[in-house]
Amino acid sequence: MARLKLQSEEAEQPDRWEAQLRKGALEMAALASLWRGRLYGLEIIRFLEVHSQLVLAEGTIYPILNRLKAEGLLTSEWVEAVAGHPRKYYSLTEPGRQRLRLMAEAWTGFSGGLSRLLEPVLTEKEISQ
Amino acid sequence: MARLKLQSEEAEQPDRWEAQLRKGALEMAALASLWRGRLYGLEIIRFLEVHSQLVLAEGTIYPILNRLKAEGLLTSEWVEAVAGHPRKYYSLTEPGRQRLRLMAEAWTGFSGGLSRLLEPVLTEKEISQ
DNA sequence: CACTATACATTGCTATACGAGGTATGAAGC
DNA sequence: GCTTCATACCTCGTATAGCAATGTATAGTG
Repeated sequence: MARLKLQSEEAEQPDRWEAQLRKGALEMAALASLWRGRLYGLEIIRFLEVHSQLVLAEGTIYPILNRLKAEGLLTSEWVEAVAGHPRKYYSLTEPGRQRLRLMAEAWTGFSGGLSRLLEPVLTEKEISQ
Repeated sequence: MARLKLQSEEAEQPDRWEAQLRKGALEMAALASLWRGRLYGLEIIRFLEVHSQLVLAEGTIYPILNRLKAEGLLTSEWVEAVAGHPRKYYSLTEPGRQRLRLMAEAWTGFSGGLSRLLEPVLTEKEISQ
């Protein structure tokens, strides 16, 4: 089974809004994780955990991968593992690469806008403008 | 009335994923818009449109403001306008300021992680590590 | 033959953005 | 004094999406 974490001890609202920040960015992150080459499901989760700040559950990544695959942005292939359960490796298609480039640009703009907005908060000064 | 925009002419999927990027960040943006002083509903929309890249509908901002108010992060007061409809001005409370600082820090971390992830895409090189 | 680890998959719940439509106030035109 | 228009606030319904929980399959270990 795995996955238990804090079920309902107390932590419940504390990081509610923080979770919202990640919403929507995960598709892009999933695509980005495949930029340098193919990875399988759980490997993508670990990759994102190491290379960014994203910790996603299995119930999150698989629907995303299926969605992206349905859109033709990536392909998958079963590969026999040396040991254990066979793995389903995902790779970016050319449309996938192209889309990711667009997303990355949009992200830059979006991120820049928000950062500008938050600058005075982080520096405790007046709005930049 | 107002508000008509493209109802269903054709544009419908084109920027579907782009919209997702904004999800969850809007609460933070709303709080941030009030950092330097009080603003009323529609004014917040205009403020965000100018100072960031966010264009939100009225049906989006009012529920957010009510939510934040219910959490005690901001207060509101009706103010008679010199002309026209009275305005409901929103102001950050101290807890609101504190929360916004936390959010801004979380945003910095989150944003940094994603940017690192997207760097190779934007520069068309290998993953930075 | 349990037991455990790894990996993929699905269902159900909840939160959220937002389009569409509505109400209230007051100013300007006729 | 109506009608019209502009400004401002509010709310319902829907679609989407993350994710906890749960299940199944494969194969190595004692």
